[in-house]
Amino acid sequence: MTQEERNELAELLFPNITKTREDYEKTYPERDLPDGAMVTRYGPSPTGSVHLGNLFSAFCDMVYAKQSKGVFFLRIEDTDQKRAVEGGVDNIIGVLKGFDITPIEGYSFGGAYGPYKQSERTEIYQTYVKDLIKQGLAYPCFMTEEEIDQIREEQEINKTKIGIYGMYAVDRDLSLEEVKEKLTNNEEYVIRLKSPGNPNKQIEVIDCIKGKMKFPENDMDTVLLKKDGTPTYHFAHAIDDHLMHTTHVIRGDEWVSSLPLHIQLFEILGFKPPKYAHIAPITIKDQETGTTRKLSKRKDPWAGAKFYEESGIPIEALHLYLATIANTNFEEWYLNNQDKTIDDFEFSFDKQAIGGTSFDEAKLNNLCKTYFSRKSGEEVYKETVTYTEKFDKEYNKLLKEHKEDMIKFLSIEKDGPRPRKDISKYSDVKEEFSYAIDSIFKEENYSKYDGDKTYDVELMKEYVESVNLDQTNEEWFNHTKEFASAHGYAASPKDYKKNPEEYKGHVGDICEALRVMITGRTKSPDLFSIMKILGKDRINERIELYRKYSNQ
RNA sequence: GCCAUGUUGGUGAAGUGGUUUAACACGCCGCCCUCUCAAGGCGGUAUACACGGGUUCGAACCCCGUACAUGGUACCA
Repeated sequence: MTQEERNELAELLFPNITKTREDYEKTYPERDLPDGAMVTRYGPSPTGSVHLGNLFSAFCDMVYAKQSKGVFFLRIEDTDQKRAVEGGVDNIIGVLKGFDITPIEGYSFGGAYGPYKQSERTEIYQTYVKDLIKQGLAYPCFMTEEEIDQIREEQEINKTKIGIYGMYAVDRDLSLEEVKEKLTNNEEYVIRLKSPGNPNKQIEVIDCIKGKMKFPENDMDTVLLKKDGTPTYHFAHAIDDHLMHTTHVIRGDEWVSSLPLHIQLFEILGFKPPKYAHIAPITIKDQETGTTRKLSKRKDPWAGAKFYEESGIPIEALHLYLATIANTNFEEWYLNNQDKTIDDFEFSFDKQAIGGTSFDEAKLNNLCKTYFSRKSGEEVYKETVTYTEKFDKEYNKLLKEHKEDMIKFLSIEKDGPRPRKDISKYSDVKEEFSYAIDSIFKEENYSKYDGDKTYDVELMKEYVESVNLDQTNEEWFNHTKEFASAHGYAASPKDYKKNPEEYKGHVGDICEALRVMITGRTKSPDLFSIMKILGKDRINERIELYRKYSNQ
């Protein structure tokens, strides 16, 4: 085709496109940002639910933009209508906000580089395609699905690369007359790239995370515009990230294999390519098969973003976890800098894992416990109230009614240098502190304690009578020892171990009996602290409850 | 099939040619502390560099091959 013919073809295909590339280049000028500022973006498709991997990717986007004083924006990639779910976009935005991973620009956040929804940018994409057609770098392709399938079969038999390229790209050199004829026959078409690549040549790409990578040049005539005139991901990526001036494309590494295409696209469009950072997927070892696979929402509860919200895992703890898998040196840094926060850490791409990052539930759990242990009882109370407001209304009511007590219970052994690590999520509070609220402490609590011992109610009644709750912890324990000796128990476990036949037991057994009757469990935070909060009347009520339970 | 990337103890991982007899964290075990548990302190644990060649005075690190895993190979993203 001659230049005139190409111009005619472009007009024929896109008569309604009147703007030019230059118009858009002017509309979206270079951003005015400090040196080294990164512009990152999170580009979800509106499928509704959000995966941990999505969260991780968005977290990285945010962190790198933030620390370089750049921009983190949100772009909705909804070029495939089939994937769209009603309310999906709102859900994504809600989840991002809920997890405190918030873009500062983009769809629903405003900004000068919009629209930030790809379905609203069709005209832009078509303008650039029209230009490509004029340059002879793109062409309409009329192949049907059946024809393409046939080619694939042929390629499979010949064991060659599968796809539309070179000799298989039959519509590549259609004459203007042929195109016109097909058009008048109302044949459907897509716009394909007329790839100038030579697969025998290698290109070298430097990925910020993966380092140097070599690929053959792209020679696939990839679809740029689908039958309905909307762009494919690849084309939209090139146009959008150029016009929005993205400096760093941080995305999942399922994209590395299309890198040659993307680089080529930027080249023929005359754009400066962004830097790429391909992050490893979050994987897990499958219990059944023993193989490593991506986290799956069906099999792994941790995969969905909802899980964290519903089970009450603190956002900050999740951020900590995402930070530890984002940069391999974060964990150690955080351990050595207990007074610092994530914002003080300098993230860098070369500390980012190259291979798949395995999801480590135990580590998350530990992080959560550490998080809670550093919070005061009052803070834990407040956050738990907020959590239960949404997920456990009944308990929420009780928490509010017993505010003072709850805060006291949650504060036990919190002030020292070694705070307790009882809970790892908000939903643990109810069970872990079941003894705190009388109305939900029932006989059943005792059956949860599955020891086979029965404790002496009368002895405990006598003991409680003798206790002075105004004493200090030390005074109390001394008293308990005396009480133990007076009733045939050893004052210390060591004495008991030496001569077990001389005693009924030791002071620990007294405490155990008391602990079980009061809390319904054999383990608890400091017993005397609990007793002080409860007071003698309530302690006696518990003992009576235990009497009923144990038929004494 | 083709293309790409990855493979370090039970788990997550540090490590980019020579103080590596391979960190650290989680887990597990033991001891100490101790009324229980948690926490904390101390110690231990695992015969960990996928395999085979090569380059080098020297390789977990560089090159080649094999195996396995993952991803892509869509008018999905």
